[in-house]
Amino acid sequence: MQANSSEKQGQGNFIHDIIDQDMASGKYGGRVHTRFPPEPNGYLHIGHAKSICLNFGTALKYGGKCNLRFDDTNPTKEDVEYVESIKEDVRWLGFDWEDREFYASDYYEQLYECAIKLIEKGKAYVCDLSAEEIREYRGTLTEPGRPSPYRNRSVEENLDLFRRMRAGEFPDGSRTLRAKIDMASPNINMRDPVIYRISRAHHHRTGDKWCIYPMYDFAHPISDSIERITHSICTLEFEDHRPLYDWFLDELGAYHPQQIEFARLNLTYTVMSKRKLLELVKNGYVSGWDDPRMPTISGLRRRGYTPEAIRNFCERIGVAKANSTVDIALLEHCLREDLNLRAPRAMAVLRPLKVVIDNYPEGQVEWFDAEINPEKPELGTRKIPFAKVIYVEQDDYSEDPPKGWFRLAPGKEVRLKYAYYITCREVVKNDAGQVVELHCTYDPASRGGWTEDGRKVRGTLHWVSAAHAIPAEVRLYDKLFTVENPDEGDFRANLNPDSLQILPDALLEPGLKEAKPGDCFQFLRQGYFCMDPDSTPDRPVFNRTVGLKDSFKGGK
RNA sequence: UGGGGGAUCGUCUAGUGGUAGGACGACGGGUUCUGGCCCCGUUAGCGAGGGUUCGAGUCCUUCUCCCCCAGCCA
Repeated sequence: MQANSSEKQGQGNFIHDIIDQDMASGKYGGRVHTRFPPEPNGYLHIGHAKSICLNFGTALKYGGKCNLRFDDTNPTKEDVEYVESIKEDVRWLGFDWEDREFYASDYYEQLYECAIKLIEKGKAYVCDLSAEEIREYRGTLTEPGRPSPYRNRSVEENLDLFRRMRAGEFPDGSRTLRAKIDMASPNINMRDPVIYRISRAHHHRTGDKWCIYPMYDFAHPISDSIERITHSICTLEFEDHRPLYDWFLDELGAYHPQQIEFARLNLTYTVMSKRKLLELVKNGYVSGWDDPRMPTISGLRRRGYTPEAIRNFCERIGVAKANSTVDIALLEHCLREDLNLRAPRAMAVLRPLKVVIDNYPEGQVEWFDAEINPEKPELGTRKIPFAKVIYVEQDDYSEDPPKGWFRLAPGKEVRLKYAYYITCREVVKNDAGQVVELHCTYDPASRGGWTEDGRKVRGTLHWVSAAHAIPAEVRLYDKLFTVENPDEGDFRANLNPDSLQILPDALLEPGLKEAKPGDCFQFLRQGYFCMDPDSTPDRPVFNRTVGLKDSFKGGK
């Protein structure tokens, strides 16, 4: 499966406007080449999906290319585990980087040469200041910085020192290579930024070959340039790094892509920072990066989201420069829209209530036809067994029903989907006064679920045959946080204690025996569910992906 | 209080001097063997004040509010 440009195009956005102009002016010879540049230091989340869809989607739209490039310049935080998960997630989302899987670490030698060139031009110097001293010299937002005492070393000395930094002659953190720009710049990023640091960290790809590593601000523009990127799309916080991006490329006289910034995605009831997501995992608030409550791509996948739903969501939210927080209801809408068309229907009773149909012949079993998906009649039907003892949903019976109640209640007649009309005749309670069993009668003339007398039966219930049902565990998920913006204050205090509810005694229609982990279904009148990898042959586990919309406003 | 950005229905987003539109949400109705889907309708917005213009969300101006930046993180 591959995302393609025929997918419903939303309205344009300001980035495409810029590209249109560039195409018209021939700025890059009619070429569009983007890149998705994750740092392999965590799992991808829905916010990254926005960037992935933007970068790959833009390339697709203009018949260009999009590279996958790992921005791996900080070995202390990165790991192959993350590289693998990122590749899996991008692929799953439906995008193909073909043979263009790149790493900033592939360019370490070239980056080093660029640094040498800068030094030779007198535009970079080796600085012996400590981290704390550099901070002091940098000044503040309102006060200019002061030049480092090492700022005017000779080119020869800088060359010598930098080569010896690479050779490992100096301890970690003892020296840095800094760009020589302007310590009085109102833009703090231009106050002689560090471009190389000494760190004897083991790199997941280059091993121990290097003990100096380039900084993002230096590696990124050069990596973009090497890959002949045309439009380097990144998030808003890099806006005031752009002068630096441009400075490096100009000083190096290198091919010069243009950086364009857009607003990252925020979602209501969700935290999106890697740090917070990591904390949820590390502290056991969730079961892992792929916990179905997580906004990670792997979590959404396990929850039962589809790539199509996510892509469509990313298309609909648009791309702009204003900070915004998208209502999670829009994501859920896109999900239901997709699942409604693709999910086979099934009947499952989550909280079973036993029903005995007194006038139905003992031992008789009838197999009824049920639609696989009413949205796609061409898919045909499946068979479901009906018998004297069935289970219905506890919520579908009320002893004292509110106004407008269509479901079961004493003396009320309802339709069992695809089967018969039944009327509630008798209620059995336990010592605690709880309803444990219903006795009903059925109307043989309603076979298949309707009668010729035009009788109006508003309520239609899902059900399973007691003798044929498959026991299962169902996991109901709710929002992970109780407030729209969990980032206000301590996000851990906003965790929803009821975000996971386990239903151990659910019963499924027998056809679900064939289901495999990852398969998704619509459980009639309940929602969309997908089989979890925790399932075993004798105990299937289903995750509720998202509930159905419910417009019943039962009130007394 | 330096610099860089940003403000359009509740939310997201179009609009590039000529009737402020769409989507989600909410509300109401139709349809229905899923209180789903689908269909119809209602709701509701240009941050504020000046100015230019026949005409301003759009141009000018003053102001207000919000976000980002002082990692040897990205």
